[in-house]
Amino acid sequence: MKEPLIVLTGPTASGKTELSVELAKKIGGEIISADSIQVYKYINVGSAKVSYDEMQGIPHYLIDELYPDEEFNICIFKNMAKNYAKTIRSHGNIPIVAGGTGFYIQSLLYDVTFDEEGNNTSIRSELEEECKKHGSLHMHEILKEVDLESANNIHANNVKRVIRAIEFYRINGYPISKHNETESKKTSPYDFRYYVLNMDRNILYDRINKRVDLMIEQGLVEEVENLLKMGYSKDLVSMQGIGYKEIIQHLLGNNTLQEAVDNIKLNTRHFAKRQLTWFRREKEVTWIDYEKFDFDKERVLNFIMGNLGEIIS
RNA sequence: GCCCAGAUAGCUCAGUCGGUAGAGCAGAGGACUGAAAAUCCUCGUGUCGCUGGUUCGAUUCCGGCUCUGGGCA
Repeated sequence: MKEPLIVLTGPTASGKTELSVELAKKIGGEIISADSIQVYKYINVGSAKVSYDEMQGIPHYLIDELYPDEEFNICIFKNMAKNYAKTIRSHGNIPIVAGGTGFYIQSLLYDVTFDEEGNNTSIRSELEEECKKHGSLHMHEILKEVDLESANNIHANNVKRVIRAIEFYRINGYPISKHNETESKKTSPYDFRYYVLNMDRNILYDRINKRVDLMIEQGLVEEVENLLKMGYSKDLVSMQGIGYKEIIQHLLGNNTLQEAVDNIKLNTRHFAKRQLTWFRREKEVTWIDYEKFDFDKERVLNFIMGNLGEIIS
């Protein structure tokens, strides 16, 4: 008997947060955040994190779980999220995965495993050094020798992924393309429903632009200043989130506030577009177009309730 | 009113020594299996302001007009 699990996602600013809380209230759910930035404490305004009030008493996991200088990645996410799903089931409740990081959602949904010894960072930094010296084409050549399939698949300019593929080979002794092949064949251990919120692109972009303005009103600049004061460096992954890296540039005097704001809007729009590309590729997804529900949250909820069927009984 | 400089893709601009044009950005599509709010790939036809003239042929040269900057009165 597979365990039930609900995924509620969509591009940034599509209204996931509010809807996930409403759904949790209706079906007896608890929420697991699938968001690579909202795990961090103090990263609030710019990440559009749920506030305590907005949670309305619904337990949220993987929110405010780490300090901004702690490491977080898909492997950590998957293991923690998997455990939280079990915890929620032990409460007799239903796990609702809400958040916009499609890669993370996938890893949980299909229980993708990652190599155990992958924490070996010395290999990676060695490879990065080598790349600096000899260039990305050289690295791509190295990859060709150990994993031709990956080399054919990964563009030479995509340095991060080329290096990761070589690293995987050196650690595990077999190509990452083989690993990907077996992992991608896995079927989900969950009886899941995967909902993606969507709307007309222009409306979404408009919502994004307005939300960024709101973040500034809510004190994003002050939040970033405080993070820097607390000693969190601009190079941290948490400080490279959209909204943070641009404001940091402004605080360094590299651009005006207006330019920083425009950059945040632009980067957020690009991000939303990439998220949609990811979700389109996912199979077994139920798309929820707001237009079809006249942007009425109650109607969306009713649709989901009706669609859940036996998994909540 | 006069002088000068512009007017070309949604925006900023390049260019065509006369043979109907191309970059960046925006926008669109895609990839992604331990950085993923990251990283990377692909996609460029538009009355070349309007209108006459010269020419086989004008977005390009010449005239006029309109508009926009700047300057002089």
